[in-house]
This record gives sequence, structure tokens and C-alpha cells, in this order.
Amino acid sequence: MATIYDVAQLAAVSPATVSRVINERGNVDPEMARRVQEAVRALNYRPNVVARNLRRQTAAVWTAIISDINNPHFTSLTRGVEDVAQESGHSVMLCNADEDLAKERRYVDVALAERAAGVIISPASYRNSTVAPLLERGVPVVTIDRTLQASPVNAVVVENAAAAERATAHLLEAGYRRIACITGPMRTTTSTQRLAGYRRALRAAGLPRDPELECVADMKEGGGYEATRALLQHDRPPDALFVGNGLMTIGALRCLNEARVTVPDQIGVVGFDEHRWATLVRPALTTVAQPTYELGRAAAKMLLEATGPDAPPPRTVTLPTRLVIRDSSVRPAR
Amino acid sequence: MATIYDVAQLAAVSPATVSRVINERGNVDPEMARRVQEAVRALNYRPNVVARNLRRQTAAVWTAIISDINNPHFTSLTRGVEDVAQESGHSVMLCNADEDLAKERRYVDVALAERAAGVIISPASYRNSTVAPLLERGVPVVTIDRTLQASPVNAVVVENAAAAERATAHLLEAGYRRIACITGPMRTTTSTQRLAGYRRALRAAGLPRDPELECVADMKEGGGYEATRALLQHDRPPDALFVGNGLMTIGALRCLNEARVTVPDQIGVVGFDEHRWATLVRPALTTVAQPTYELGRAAAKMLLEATGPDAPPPRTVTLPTRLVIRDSSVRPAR
DNA sequence: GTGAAAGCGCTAACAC
DNA sequence: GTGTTAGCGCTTTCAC
Repeated sequence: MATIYDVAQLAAVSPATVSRVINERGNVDPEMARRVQEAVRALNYRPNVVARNLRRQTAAVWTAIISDINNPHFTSLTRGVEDVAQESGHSVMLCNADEDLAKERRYVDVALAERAAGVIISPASYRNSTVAPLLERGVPVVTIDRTLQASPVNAVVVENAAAAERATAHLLEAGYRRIACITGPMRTTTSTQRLAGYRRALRAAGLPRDPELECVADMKEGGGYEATRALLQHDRPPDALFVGNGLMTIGALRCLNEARVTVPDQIGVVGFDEHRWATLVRPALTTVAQPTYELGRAAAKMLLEATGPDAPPPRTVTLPTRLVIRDSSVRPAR
Repeated sequence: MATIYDVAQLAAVSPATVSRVINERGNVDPEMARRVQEAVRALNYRPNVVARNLRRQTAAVWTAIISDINNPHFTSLTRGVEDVAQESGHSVMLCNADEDLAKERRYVDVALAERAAGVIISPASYRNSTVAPLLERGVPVVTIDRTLQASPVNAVVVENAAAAERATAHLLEAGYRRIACITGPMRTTTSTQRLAGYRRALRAAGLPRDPELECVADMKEGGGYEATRALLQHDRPPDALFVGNGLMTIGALRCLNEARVTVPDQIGVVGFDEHRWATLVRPALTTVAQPTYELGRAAAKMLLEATGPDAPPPRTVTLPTRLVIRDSSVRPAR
């Protein structure tokens, strides 16, 4: 592959001048610039960014460490990150950590080794110290979808507690009384906050909370299925379900289907995360819609801000959600 | 950040020895190795892979240029790629080309500039020459999900034509006679092959093909919706739909829903791509299931093979599909 | 405005 | 088995 020296030789200038032309830095005589352009084209020259990065001591690459790339919530968010990256001349290295701290740690190592210009991460645990090596070395970090407990890190999240409270209150208004809550593991802030919102709504309604109705599952379809099955087998099964994410909602609906429990008649359902198929299922599903794409964009913009010498102090941006009421949570009049 | 020289100094050895220990190459005295390990830990040293790549003239990074990261088909396939990458010590740079040739070209440039060790791509067009610069420079390329017309490139695909033929034949057997076909743009081999399979099934059944029933849409939800609406407005609307991908199927179902056209009674539906929600919609959806994850794994393994001096000549691997018959394509007895 | 030359951090000949 | 050293391709002072 052609190097900058080949171009310089062909254009009869010095490599320094070629570099200036390519990077549009400093003043170059127009005639010389023209010759360089021509040589670049003739040789089909592409600057070696590996060499450039070594010299510049930084790469225009962001690392995105995402919990589960099979979850549409996260892919949509990733698109937001990617679009901002492209606008600002960055590439994104997408890593799927699979809610696994060991994998997460490995990817942080990769980001460090590649000298990534920044890292966007949805941490598997808020007690997490995996980002510490990044912070120590001054690599800008933004957490997305979730926050970290102790570290002073930029974050973009949604109003999880308020959204959960609203969803639960909606079920209460619809006349449901024994509302179960299926959340993800308590190591993520999304889960703890959604559970807290659920509890707050019960308390506000003067209802006791029943630990048997609070289920922790794995944030995947199978977990939602199992949790629902367990709930249905209780002595006093719930009359409504608030499910903490989209994948688990699918599992829950599948279980209800198989058990021939009718929605919204016998059991009301509200699920976190909006889906394209929400209007296609019967009954149409009531959801908590998150601005996923915007979540990604906001995180990427924050990373942009956090880069450079005069970065503002870390802050948390909270985006609103929307309760989309459909048929699964509205009990028909008897 | 600590360099290899810092480590060497602390361990009282030469940088070459440190390099040997880190890369586990050549023989090193155990005692020295121990001292190096210790120094590495003490300094919290991480090898600078940018420098390493410059020196080695290759990076352990693959670039995956994917058509639409919002399409679950492609995210699932990406997971397959990623898992093999991790097993083989590669990182994956995921790029979303959005079915846009210009974007695709840009990402090929990035892959070239970053000196990627290999590229996996689902090309936006089979007439595509975007990969030519890669081939010229000897960068291993594998196309996934789709093939290229002229270039001798490794490919992993599914048996599109056969699958489409089987799906259409199934609709015919179920008693449907005016079957419409909604495919993606004719620039992708998936679309042309699926259309060809559909036609073959009609021909085999001795039915004429009606150009009015062959719709080209954009592979997204909106396209499926619009195509279906147009079909319903014909003088002689179809009595069945074969839809060429999952996103368009959602659009088609939404349109049928809104138009109060009942499935499978008034119209039968088979959609390409399997979804978690296929059993949740009413009626449950008949689909053509693809081994998406395996598609990704196979492509990545092929890339692994294609790397190195004694790479086998390019070939195309075709994976099987499965017709999953549910309720949307089975007309109830009258 | 332009060129010469040093050096980013690493690896791989090569010499010992 | 270990160390010395050159050089990967680029950018960036620093002379001119």
C-alpha cells in the first residue's frame, strides 16, 4: 500500500507538505496542493490511521460496551450513538458485554489497549468498578441507560422510577389490586428504580406490598416466562403484571397465552419498552415507551463534550418516557 | 501511561524480553518472566495495540458492515460474528450502512484506513463494487446474507429461492390462489432470489404470474405497510401475502389489521424471518425461519479461514431454512 | 510556505 | 536465552 512518502515523491514535495494537505492544516501553496491531490488519487493512497494514531496519541474511535445487543432497546440506542459518531468523524467499536462483568472488564481492557477516544457503557452493575481503569487514565466515559453508584461519571438515563410509578398507578386506576412486578437483577439501576416506582405507587394507593409479588428475573424472554409461571402458581395469584423490560414482557405474554389466562380480563399487563408489534398482539399491549434513539444521541453528545481539556463536571441527564395505554391494561366493563 | 520501556526498566530486562513475555513468544527464563509480570502489574501496564499494529502491519480487528442494525435479523447475525471474533481474539467494529451505497463506501474506506484484518459485509447491492478496494489490497472479505455478482468473494447465505418456493407452495396447498409477493429492492440477491422462488412455485402449480401482485418495497415496516395498502386497493386484491422480510411483515399485518381484513380467513400470510412475537400475534404467524446466529458464526469462521497465505479459493456456503407453519396461512374449513 | 528530522510504542532481525 | 537496534507511517516542531 502506498505511503505518504510515495505520494510526496510523486508530487515532488516533502511528506510534511502531503500531511498538511491531507489534514488541511497550515498553509500550502495551491499549486503544490493540487499536485498532492493528484498524486493521492493516482496512487489510490489512504492514510494509515494506525500510524496517525500512534503519532497523535489518540484514536477517533469510541467504544460502546452494551449489555445485550439482541435487545431492541439497546440496538436502537446504539443507532443514536452511531449517528452522532459519524457526524463528528468518529468510528464506533461495538461490544456486547452480555450483562457479564467479566466480559465487560475484558472490553474495557480492549478500549484501553486501542486507546479509544471515549467509552459509552451500559454497566452490568452499579457497584461496578470496571470503568475505574478508564477514569484513572482520563478516558472520557458516559454511562447509558444506567448509572453507577460511586463514580463521578456522565450518564444519560430515563426517569425510571416515575415511569414505573405511573404505569403501576394506571393499573390501579383500571381496577387491578394485586399487581405483580417483574424486574431485572437488582445490580442495575434500571431495575432498582423501576421496582422503587412500583412500590411508591402501591404506597400512594394505601396498598400493602407483598414480597411474593416482586419477582427478579434475568431481563430475557425466558426469565419473564418463568417468573410469570411462578406467579400464576401462587395461592393468590396476581391480577396484573408490571414487567420491567420488553424481552421479559414477551416471555410473560407467552406464558399467559399457554396458561389460557386472558388479558386484560383475568390479568392486566403493562410492559416497559415500546415495540413495533405492540399493536399486533391481542390485546394490544400497554407499554412504557422510552426515547431509545435519543438516549443514544444524548450519550454520544455528552461524550463529545466530555472530550477535551475544558470538560464540564460529570452530570446525569434524565429523559422522559411515555405511557402508551392500549388494551392489555384496561379491564372491560362487566 | 506506562510503556514497554518503563516495564523493562522496573524489571531490569530489555524491552524485547518484556515483549516476549507479553506475547508468549520465544523462550524466556522463568525468573525473568516473573519479574516482568510483576512489573506489568505494578505499573498497571497495557500494551499499546496501536503501536503493535503499526509494527505488525495488521490489526486484530474485523469490520462488520451491516445493512440495518435495527433489523433483528442482522443483530442476531452480528452476535454470531462477535462470538467467533472473541473466541479467536478479534475485535469487531460494527458499522451500520443503512442500505446506502455511499455509507457503505465510507465504511470500506474506514476499514482500509484502520488496516482491518478482515471485513464481513451484507452488501447493499450485488452490482456493488464497494469491496473492490479491499480485494485489491488483499483484505479478506466475506459477504453475509447476500452475494455479489462479479467478484470472487466468500459468502454465507441461506437457500432463499427454495425457501420462498416452499412458502408459496404451502400457501397454494392451503387453497390460496391469488398470492402476492412483497420483496425488497431488486439490487439485493435475497430479494431477487426470493422473488424467483415465489415465481417458481406459481409456475409449478400451473398458475400465471400477475405483475400486479409482485411488489417491491424498502425492507422496512413502512414499505410493507404501503405495499399491502396498494395491494388491497386493486380491483382483484390478493387472497394471500408472501412477505420477504420480518420488518415488512409487521407493516403488512398492521395494514391488514387497520383495514379489518381477517387473517387467515380473507387473506393468508407467510413472512420471512422468525420473531419472538410470532406466536403472540393473532393469528400466530407462519414464518420462514433462518439460522441467523449460525449465519454470523459461519461467516466469521470463513473469514478466519480466508486469512493467511494458504487461503482456500472463495466459495459460497448455503444454510437451510425452516418453514414454521402456524395459523396465519391455514384457512379454516368452511 | 516548505523541508529535515525526531519520535510515538512496539516487534523482529540480528548479534552476542 | 537476552539485548541492541532499526523501522512500521505518520505528524510536528524547528530551521530556513
